[in-house]
Amino acid sequence: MPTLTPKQREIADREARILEIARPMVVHSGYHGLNMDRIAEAVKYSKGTIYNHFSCKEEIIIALAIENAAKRTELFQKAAQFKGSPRERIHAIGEAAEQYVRKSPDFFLFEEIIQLPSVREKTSEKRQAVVQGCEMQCMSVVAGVVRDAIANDDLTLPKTVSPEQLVFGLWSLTSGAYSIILKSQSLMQLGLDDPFSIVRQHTAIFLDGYQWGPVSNEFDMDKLLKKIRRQVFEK
Amino acid sequence: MPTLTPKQREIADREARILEIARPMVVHSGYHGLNMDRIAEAVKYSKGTIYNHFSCKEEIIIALAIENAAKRTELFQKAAQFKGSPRERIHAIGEAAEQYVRKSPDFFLFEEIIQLPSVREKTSEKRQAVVQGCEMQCMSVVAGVVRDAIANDDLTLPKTVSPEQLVFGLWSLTSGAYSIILKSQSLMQLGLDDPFSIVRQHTAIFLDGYQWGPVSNEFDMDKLLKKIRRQVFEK
DNA sequence: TGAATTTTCTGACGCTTCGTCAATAATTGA
DNA sequence: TCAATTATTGACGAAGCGTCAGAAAATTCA
Repeated sequence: MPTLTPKQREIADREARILEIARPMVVHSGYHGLNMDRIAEAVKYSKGTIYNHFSCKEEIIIALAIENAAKRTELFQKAAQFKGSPRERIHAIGEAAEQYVRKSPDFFLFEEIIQLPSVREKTSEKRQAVVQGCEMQCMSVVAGVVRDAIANDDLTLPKTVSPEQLVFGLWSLTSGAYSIILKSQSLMQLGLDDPFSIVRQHTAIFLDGYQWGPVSNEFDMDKLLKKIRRQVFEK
Repeated sequence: MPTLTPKQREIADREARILEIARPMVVHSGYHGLNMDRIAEAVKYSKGTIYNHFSCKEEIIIALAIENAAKRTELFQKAAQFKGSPRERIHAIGEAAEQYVRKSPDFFLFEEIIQLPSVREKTSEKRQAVVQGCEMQCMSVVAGVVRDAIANDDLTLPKTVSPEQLVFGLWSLTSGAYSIILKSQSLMQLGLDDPFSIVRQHTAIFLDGYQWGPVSNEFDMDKLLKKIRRQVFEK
């Protein structure tokens, strides 16, 4: 029964507000920027009430990480449904990853924090499992497209490489690039003015390295990109 | 004049000891695991003395990050001197990066922390410049090898791609992979038993994508790796 | 409706930690 | 040797975390 009493509504709303208030604190100063007293003040409830929602700071942080991860997973799944060849679908997922990181550049920060031993020790296993579940779903969505490509004869993997391993490569390349872009803009300026377009290019080069057809120079990347944006990211 | 009075010696030694004691604290619990009182207790000097060395926690963390970055830069430079073709030298640098991250898996954690706005605000510009200098040196070492390859005709870059941009790709691919390996071992276990060898393979595939000769199947990677390890990383 | 029970809320409190600074001790140099 | 400089100390104020006994509000039930 999804009908809530007014009180239950209030509680649910408040939880959302707590997270909303907490997010920028973490973005600015990491774990130690999250201030329970200031949250209490901002939501206009006492600290004890905040602790009724989240048993410690760490739980707030992992809840925020889950918000991020869930949104990202959703985008990936949507992108994988792009109507086109497997290679095109990979590029659609790449576009999802890019859109996502542009919108939520704090993604990696939260991931980093929740992996700290001291944080893991204090977060519930339930929430940890949710985070891992999102990661696994992303992985398997992409691996599914790889398998489609193999079935299609667009791609033949070397005997030593599994679909998951190829995904690991794509994942490294893109998430590594985004981390660098977000962390050292200064460095980026030296010669890399549109870093995201370089990431797209490198994704294509990587797939070319695997000889995943149709190879880069056999299709028009710009046109594909526009189509992806129209089909997947507008409504 | 590098001769130091006994007192100056003592002070320099103490600074090293402070960092040694601080490092595992950060590794375990990030910024907030660093405890000035515990450091004071461990080095057997008062807290005030610790603050004569470092004006705040943040300065200790960035000093640790600098220790890391300097060691890494040194390894890169050494590896770039490998006697062989440019492509082989890239693989030598890749090996340096791998060795380094295996030995100091905390590298990325420190990088992440020192990039937080709240931390940057409190660290000296001097130390920030040192960190950036190390990064730039690593970048330019690798870019130098790329230029050698171009001069050699082993590599022809597409018109839209600069040497730095290619380096950015290699850097993304490897550092992204290492981050993933370190952060989600659990996930890695599903199908990826020797992740570092996959990273090496992906580096090769990426270079193949750029048609950087000699291409993967024209040389024996295992043999090269052994040679690199013998020549660069043993003494 | 109103009393009894359960749930929710509160904020002062104990505890930990940061960074300071006046007082003290050690070192240096003439 | 002793004055000047430099280094060290630790108690202290301020800030933040998480707790819990008691107050308030919501819910149940007669």
